[in-house]
Amino acid sequence: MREDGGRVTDQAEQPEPSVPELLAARRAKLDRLREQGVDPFPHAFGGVTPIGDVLPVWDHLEAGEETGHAYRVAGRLAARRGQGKMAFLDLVDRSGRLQLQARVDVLGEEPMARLLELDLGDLLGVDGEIFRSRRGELTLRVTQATVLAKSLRPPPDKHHGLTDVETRFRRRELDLMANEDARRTFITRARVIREVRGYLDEQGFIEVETPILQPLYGGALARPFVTHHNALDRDLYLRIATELYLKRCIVGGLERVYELGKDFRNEGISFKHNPEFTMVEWYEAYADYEDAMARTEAVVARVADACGYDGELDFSPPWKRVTLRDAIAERTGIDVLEHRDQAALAAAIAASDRVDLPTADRTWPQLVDDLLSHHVEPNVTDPVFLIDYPKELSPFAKDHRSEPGLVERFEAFCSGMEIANAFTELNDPDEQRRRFDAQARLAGEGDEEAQPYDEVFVQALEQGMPPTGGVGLGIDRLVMLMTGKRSIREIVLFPAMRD
RNA sequence: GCCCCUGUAGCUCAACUGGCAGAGCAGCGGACUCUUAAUCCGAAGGUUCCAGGUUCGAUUCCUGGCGGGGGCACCA
Repeated sequence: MREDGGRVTDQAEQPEPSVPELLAARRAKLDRLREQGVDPFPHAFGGVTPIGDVLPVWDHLEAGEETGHAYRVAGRLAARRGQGKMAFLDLVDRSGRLQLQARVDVLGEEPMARLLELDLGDLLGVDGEIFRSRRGELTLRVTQATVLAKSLRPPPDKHHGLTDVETRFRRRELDLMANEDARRTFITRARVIREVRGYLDEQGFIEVETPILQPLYGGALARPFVTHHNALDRDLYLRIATELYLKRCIVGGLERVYELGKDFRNEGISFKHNPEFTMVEWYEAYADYEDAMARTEAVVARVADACGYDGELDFSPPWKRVTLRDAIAERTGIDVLEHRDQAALAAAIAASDRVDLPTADRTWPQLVDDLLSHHVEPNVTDPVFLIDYPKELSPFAKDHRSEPGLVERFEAFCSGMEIANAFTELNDPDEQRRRFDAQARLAGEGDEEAQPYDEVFVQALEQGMPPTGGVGLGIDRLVMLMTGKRSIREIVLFPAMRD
């Protein structure tokens, strides 16, 4: 379905049918239903049993065996076999697929004809009795069929489904309709979110909602989306993180808070990046990053268990803990803390035959991050905590209690991806001011990801924030791990696409 | 932003070295009371993403554009 310039048509444009004969046939049937006095779009259909609830009850039924047991089911017509005095049809709902049997001697001539005239893709409600066919298929013998909604466009191929990735992502409804795996993926996604909430709720965390439209963005190193408030005549930013507001909740005494929702980052799209993505952040008073690690392990293990994860990865606690310094040294032979300035580290990288990275125009912390992302991150399989990061990359993390120049921070990696980022939170307001000053200098030097100075946040810290451990856990990436999907587009219902 | 791959019927895919664009499913007409990718008979269905170029002739080769995928860069 393409128009001028190869652009894909969308709903907003004139719906000029590219397959007039296919659409006309469906519209003709719609008209016929109305002529017969049948409402093709009734308002409701009560008392439906999910197909998934029907199937297991009759596992024991022998081929050819009747039950006399009546059910009412509803779903989309997915297949049809036979056109004569008896036909089999497949009905699909969210929970499964059930074969229907339509017999003229049960239904009568006219209802039979109406049922057989339905198109694949039509929504259908059915009453009937369950039995097992001679060939062994659990089947509902239709006694009454009700059109619930006429489908005016052809569904994807009944056997091959829909594989074209562009259509799958742009027209997710077709993907969900055609591919059971897609339906399962998003059911798993909901399960992941439910378990994360369940864990935090049970542990006494309070779910809060903080602004998505923010006068200042902060809490992460990223470029924001900018929007405009007309009445206030000022620009606002879509949040890149919930961090600073959540810490203000901790200052206020809520003690354990979390927020699960969308963040927005104005950066590239890749198999693991979507411009809007879902993150849960939680903050816990009187805790540090060790406590945060324990919670991260616990919640991910719980999610894996609830999802019935049976892949290669081992999520069971405790996860390995490796300092960032050791992880880089193990992979590259370079001790970043032995080369504590840009020139020394650049020289060490140049001298190494295991590392091939450009060092010009890269700061020391950027080089550390390059070593991490090129030589450590891609090689991680089972989940691991990399701990104790250089201060320069972590403007909200508290200085390490024993290692000068480092902060108490961890990132959790799994399957080549970062899934969580956490600190013992910086709660010294004067030190926070110095970190903002440093960020302001970086911004002055053109760093577009530097943090803007947030005076309101610093004043909140001046009120006194208890020692606090905070975690940000990427929900999309967690869902990728649980479903084994390699692209974030598979686990975001409507991923960002060009248009 | 750069590099590589890619775009054919509603869907899934063919089309040799440049030589009349095909099949299955779906849809349409017909047969069929145990099929399950139902089967059988018949007819139909195309701006080969778009615009140029080369050529007697372009789905095929070239250039540009648009869309998609992968990679790099950036990031979580």
